[in-house]
Amino acid sequence: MSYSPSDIESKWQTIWNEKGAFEPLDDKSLDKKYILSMFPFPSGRLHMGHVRNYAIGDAMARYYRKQNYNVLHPIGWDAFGMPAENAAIKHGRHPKDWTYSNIDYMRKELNTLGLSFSSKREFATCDELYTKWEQEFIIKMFEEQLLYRESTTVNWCEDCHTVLANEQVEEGCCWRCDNEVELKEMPGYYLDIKKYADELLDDLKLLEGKWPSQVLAMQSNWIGKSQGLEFSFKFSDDSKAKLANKFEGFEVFTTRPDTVYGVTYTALAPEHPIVKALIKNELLDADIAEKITAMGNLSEVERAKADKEGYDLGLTVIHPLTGEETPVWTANFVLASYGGGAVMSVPTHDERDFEFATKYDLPLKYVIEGGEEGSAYTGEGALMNSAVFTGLSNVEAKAAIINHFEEQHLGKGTTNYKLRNWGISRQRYWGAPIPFVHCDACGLVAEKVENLPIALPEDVEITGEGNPLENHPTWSKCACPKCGADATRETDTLDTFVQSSWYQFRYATHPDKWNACGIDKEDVNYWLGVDQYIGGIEHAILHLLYARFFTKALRDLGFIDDLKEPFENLLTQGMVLMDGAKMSKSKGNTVDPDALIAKYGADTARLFTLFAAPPQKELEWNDSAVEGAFRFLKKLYDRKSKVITNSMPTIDHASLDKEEKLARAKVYDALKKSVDVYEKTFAFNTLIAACMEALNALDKQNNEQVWSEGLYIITHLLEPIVPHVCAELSEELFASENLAGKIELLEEVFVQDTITLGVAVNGKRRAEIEVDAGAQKEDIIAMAKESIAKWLEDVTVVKEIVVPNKMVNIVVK
RNA sequence: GCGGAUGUGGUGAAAUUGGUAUACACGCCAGACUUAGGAUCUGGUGCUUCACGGCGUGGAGGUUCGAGUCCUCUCAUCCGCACCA
Repeated sequence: MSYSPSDIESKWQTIWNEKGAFEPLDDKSLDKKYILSMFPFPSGRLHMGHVRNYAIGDAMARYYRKQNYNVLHPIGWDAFGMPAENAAIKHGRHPKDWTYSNIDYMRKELNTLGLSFSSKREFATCDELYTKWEQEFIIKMFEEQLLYRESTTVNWCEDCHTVLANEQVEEGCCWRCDNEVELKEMPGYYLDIKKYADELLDDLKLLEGKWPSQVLAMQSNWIGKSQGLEFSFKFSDDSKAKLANKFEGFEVFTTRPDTVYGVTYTALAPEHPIVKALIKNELLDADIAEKITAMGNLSEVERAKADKEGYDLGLTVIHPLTGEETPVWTANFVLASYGGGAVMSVPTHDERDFEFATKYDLPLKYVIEGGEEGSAYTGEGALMNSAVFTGLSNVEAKAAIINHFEEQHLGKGTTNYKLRNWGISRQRYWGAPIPFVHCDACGLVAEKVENLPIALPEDVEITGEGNPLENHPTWSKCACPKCGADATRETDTLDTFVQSSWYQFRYATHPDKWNACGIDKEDVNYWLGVDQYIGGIEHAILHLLYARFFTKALRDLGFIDDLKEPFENLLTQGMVLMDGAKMSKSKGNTVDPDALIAKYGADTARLFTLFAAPPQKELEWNDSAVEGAFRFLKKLYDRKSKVITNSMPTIDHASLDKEEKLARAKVYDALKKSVDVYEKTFAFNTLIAACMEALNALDKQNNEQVWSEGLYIITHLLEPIVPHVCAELSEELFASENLAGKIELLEEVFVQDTITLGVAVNGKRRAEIEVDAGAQKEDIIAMAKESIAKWLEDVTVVKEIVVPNKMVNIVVK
């Protein structure tokens, strides 16, 4: 019978499902592997990116299962989020209904791929049982002051009608819909991720060599730690009076305390309270006040693009060291959200300050040697014009000046981070409700844990206008958990990244315990860290930083025991491209996995995605190459007619002819390679190539035993990649015996009678010789010389190098 | 600007880590079987030259008997961050 993937695949999928073949065992004494591919958003259909992601993870899971590891390989659904609501607006379907029916469809799609997921551990993050425990964590975080509510300027996406975290703003636009983000002042809930900034940064070291260096670098830059000096400028008496004695001065942060003697002005962000006070009390010209307000209202992108702009505020401050009076400006490039929104300006040693000072004709004072007049010098050098510090190298001066500030109680050495706290409020319906209550008497009160989950109301109308939770007639009305008075429920819901920050612990928790607890410590102790995490590079910052933070926070809250990092090893898979561009519906360059499977079968889809490129690289789609993958499987299946024994034969290697020996060597080459590929490099493309070579070599001989052994090993090696066809062949030919445990490597097959050596003259390959395996060096050299006689005329041989089993190099003059 | 990568045939990509560059596959060319084939099989295929040969891993140097691999410089492309004081 010829290769019929649809028959084979449905047969095996049924067998696996009936057996529950992929459930992890409860025995914690077993060696374990936790293989996790990032869970999908249930958008409705799988795309090729999913196929690739899950083919990679499945190959690893099946490999380790075969090595007798206890393998946890779960799948679930990242099920909250905006698309469900958009679908509701567009098609009038309830988000819950839409989400769960998408999940049902996609679960079937995953099943047709033959992925070895544990089905008992599957959940959707919109399950109320998941929400329940998440709300408990949120309340605990509030109690431990890790979560707070605050009104600040936030990123607002008008299209999505919601607030975005800083990480979710890409080039000033919404990460999801690409709409330009506006700034808006509103209250919201924040997680104090900055409390963990140092730990998040330091622990990146633990991941070196295990995570892609690019991801580590991105996280490190995002945290953006910098050390410097914080000190305050006091207003002159005149200025203080002008501000009605409401302000003494303001704090600045600098990483260049060594240039403090070069300060010729200071600059405040347009949103700085002092600037606001000046405007409010009409202490600035009306037109200037208007321009400053306009500067402050620009979005971050617009501001980044704008030329430097600023205005003299008519105030002066006293330099803490020199006593000089310097002017205070406001400038559009000073960020309100960093370092207190105020800077000391040293135009001679900072490019930005220089540009600004040049534009507004502000004075320059050089304090570090080495620069040229008329430009900013940011390099190293000795200090000048810096009182007692003159002459010190600027590197030494940094410490000395910080020291001086501290001794005089004028300021202190301090650390700043670019990282900002994580805003988790979303003004949406389809999310986990934030479990707090607003009470007139008690203020903000956490819901009682026994009342959890605070579930979403189902009788809502999704129109896209406003927040359905707010519009609901009764849902937000409740009793204050503390005093019992009438109170109002919070209508914001949690950012969906909260759900994906702890799902790795939920999978690890035995499903029998899911009602009793959110996370089971012992289960987590056994299964975590995730031995291999696989997902897209697009989550390099957002998800991976949040999940790392959550791990540390849950540990400190006592929900898990000491665990530093959730994801021990990370593989970031490349994108799937078509004609050099990312596959997307809008470009119309997608390949539908269902159609692909219908035409060629899941094994071909899996084989192609793993063969065409190493997993870390981008994968260029190629229909002909898919055809090629199919041809290989067909050929493999067809060769079952060559097998006569029904188990691993014992072969007398010495009695074989050359082609038979070569075939065996190729088969065992592939076996040898497989360990490295499955455990270290994940270069499945090279393992598949090695199996193709082995099959090609088998085709060149006709020894039945060699054929049996060859297919025994090849189907063993390829089973994690193309499980259905290998299961079928293994069952038919070897009673599936070759799919359990390891196959021993036989070194004898690598021993050859004769060896082909390249012969080079001065490193340049000129000929090839075949020598006996045990040939003496002198004989080899003699043969080599003979083979290249024509290059040896009229020259002197100065050196003869024999590289065992490889080549001979004759050096001549 | 800062940070991280990547440059190898017509294409996707290999190279046991300093030892015969281009494995494997796609494509292409030729042939076989065919009434026919976008099916299957066999052979060929880095560039250049009639040939001997010459040249070849982005480019230029260097180390070495020997470099895709190590070192220095340089160019190009991709990704991330981006006025963070």
